Amino acid sequence: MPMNPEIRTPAKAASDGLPAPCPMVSFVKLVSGKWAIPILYRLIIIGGAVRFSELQRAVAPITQKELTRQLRLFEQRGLVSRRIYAEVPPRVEYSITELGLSLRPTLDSLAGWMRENGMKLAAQDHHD
Amino acid sequence: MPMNPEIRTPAKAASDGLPAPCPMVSFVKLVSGKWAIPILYRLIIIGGAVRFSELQRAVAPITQKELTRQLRLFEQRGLVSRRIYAEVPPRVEYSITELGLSLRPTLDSLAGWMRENGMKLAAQDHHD
DNA sequence: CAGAATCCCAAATGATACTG
DNA sequence: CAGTATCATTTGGGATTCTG
Repeated sequence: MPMNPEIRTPAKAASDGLPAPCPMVSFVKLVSGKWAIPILYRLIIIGGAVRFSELQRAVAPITQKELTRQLRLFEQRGLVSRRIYAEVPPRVEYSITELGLSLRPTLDSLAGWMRENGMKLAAQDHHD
Repeated sequence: MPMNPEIRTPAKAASDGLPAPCPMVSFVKLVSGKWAIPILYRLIIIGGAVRFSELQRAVAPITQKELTRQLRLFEQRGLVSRRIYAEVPPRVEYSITELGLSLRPTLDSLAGWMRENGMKLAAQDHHD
């Protein structure tokens, strides 16, 4: 039998030194944030390289700051790669990495649950 | 081939009236929040009814306010049920619903990706 | 063009005290 | 026990301006 996916709360994990957070929590942290999924998924769909401004239009109306910040985070985590061309005007292209691409089935599975069960969820959101 | 899971940015979705957000975004919103997964998953593991204070100890160090708020949200969405006993001292028990339970495979899948690929992720978090 | 730097506001969360 | 109420702090994110 599959071992129990031990849950680890952000709690200090008192006795041992390491935080060793719950994988699910880590995952959610990875893809939370208002624009994380839209950016990531757009890059996954595109597959190849996209320029910064193209991407910004694609996931509009994101601000430049947020797009930059989120791309940097993904880059740090190895989900997205960044290619700078020494040209003028400057040109920077982003693309999904293999690691990033490996997220697709999982993301599709999330979406799958939502499509199957989303309508059963009451009080979705009352954003205004 | 499977049809493309159309992405819907929070953008106005100009032409049609409805927001019809991307399912993945909806999903993430559902389980984001610092304590959402710890609470939900603990309830899933327990399976049966738990008292408020037990649950609080289980997902410590959550504050009372946060636990209450998150439980209310889950209850509104039909993922968790709340049972009040007219006793003194008061007793309230929470348990996962069938709908909530149906999340388990998906959550396990998230955790699965994380376990398989988590170590490949650089710069996890530098929370301090 | 692709950003960095600032300023600002709203939402999320924590701490603490109080109550039926 | 199981909350509610209030206050304070932190974080997320948008708007705007500046620059190589």
